[in-house]
Amino acid sequence: MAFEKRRIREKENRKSAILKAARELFFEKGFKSVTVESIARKAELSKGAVYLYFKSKEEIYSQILLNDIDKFHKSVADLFEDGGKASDMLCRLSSTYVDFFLRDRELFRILITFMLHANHSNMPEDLQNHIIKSTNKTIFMEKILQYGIDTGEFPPSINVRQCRNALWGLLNGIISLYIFVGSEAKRDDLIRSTVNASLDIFIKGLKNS
Amino acid sequence: MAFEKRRIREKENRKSAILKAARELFFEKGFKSVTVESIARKAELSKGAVYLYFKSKEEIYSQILLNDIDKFHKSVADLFEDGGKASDMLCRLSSTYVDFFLRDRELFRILITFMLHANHSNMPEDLQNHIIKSTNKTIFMEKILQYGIDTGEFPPSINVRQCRNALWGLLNGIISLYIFVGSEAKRDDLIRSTVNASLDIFIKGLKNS
DNA sequence: TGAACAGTAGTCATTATGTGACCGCTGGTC
DNA sequence: GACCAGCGGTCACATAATGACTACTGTTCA
Repeated sequence: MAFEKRRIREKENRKSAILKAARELFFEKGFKSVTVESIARKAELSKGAVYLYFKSKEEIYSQILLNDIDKFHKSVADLFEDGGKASDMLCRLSSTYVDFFLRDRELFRILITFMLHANHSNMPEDLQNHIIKSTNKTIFMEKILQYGIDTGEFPPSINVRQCRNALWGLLNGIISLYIFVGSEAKRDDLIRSTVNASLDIFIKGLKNS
Repeated sequence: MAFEKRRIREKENRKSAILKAARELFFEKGFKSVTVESIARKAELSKGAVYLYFKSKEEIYSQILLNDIDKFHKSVADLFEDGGKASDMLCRLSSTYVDFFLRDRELFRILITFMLHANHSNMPEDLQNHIIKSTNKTIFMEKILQYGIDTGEFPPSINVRQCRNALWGLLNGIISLYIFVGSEAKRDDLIRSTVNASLDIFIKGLKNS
């Protein structure tokens, strides 16, 4: 039937209306202090209707996160496609990473928590799997480093795996130092400039090792 | 409640989806050969749903017509606002009129039928009233003629009422001569050029009477 | 320490909206 | 004038949406 199509379309629209509303609320207030009722209201629906589209508050949340993680991966992949010098790529990757988490603080908290704790019992299955896959994608960093070696920008003596971990550590460490404290605008700039400066130093070091 | 708003909005959207579908079908095939089922399909709904929004096929039809008539009146009113010479206004009014009916042939048929027959028994009440009001609106034509007299373009000796009827007759007569015969593109041009030529002649006559 | 309470995730009976098989009428055919 | 095809309109049923309600959790305070 012709309206089968329309129905599917409308269902998807409802679903994304809920996700959109939830997204704004979650990233403003965090998971816990957002009520399902408030999501429903923002999406101009009743609470009951929300449960027609998602089976729990957590599911809504994880769908948003999955989506965001994918977006991040896509922009990182693009970055690699764009080419250029390896050191520039590292800078751009870092900026992308920082900006990504400045927009989605909650996600950063989740990912860091995920890395720090083995206990993910109350996190939906598919989100766990997705995050695991996602952390594997630090492989991009390795690729860039290898590319730097291949193009003669970095000496071949560097330990790629080690450098990768150092860089992720540096990024995550700086972000987590500042991300949940102080006033928003100033803090964001602080994070960005600290990351940039550290990265410069690190890259200089790399080139001379 | 917040979703009350959304519901109303969606109801209106459904209604206009039905009207849009119906409009295309009616003006392509005419009232009789369009089935409610086909309207429903085009609007991606079931027939039953159509009857949730309209109480009959006729109601759908007349809502479309009412809407179109209003649009026409609005564009005529605008035309008067725009100002200029009375003879130019007459030309523009005529063009608007012709183009309007070339787009909505069915409507022309209805209005002419309405004027020719007193029996409107199977026409919805509000459509009848609207059409009656609408025919009163030939007053625009009178206004333009009077304006022509006031600005000295037409001699004050002309009989405004008579001229108005002559002009409406001229327009309707020419349109009805051609509108339901021959191939579309050629015929439309034929109508337009015939109307323009006749109008030129009529206006020349007016100025010299 | 545990009784009373506040707040919220999730449920479910009720209502609103949408579907399509069906009915009856009409106009055409033979 | 018997038969039939086709369509407007209806209605029993199906799907979607609502919000009062339940059960649970964490907090307060005697």
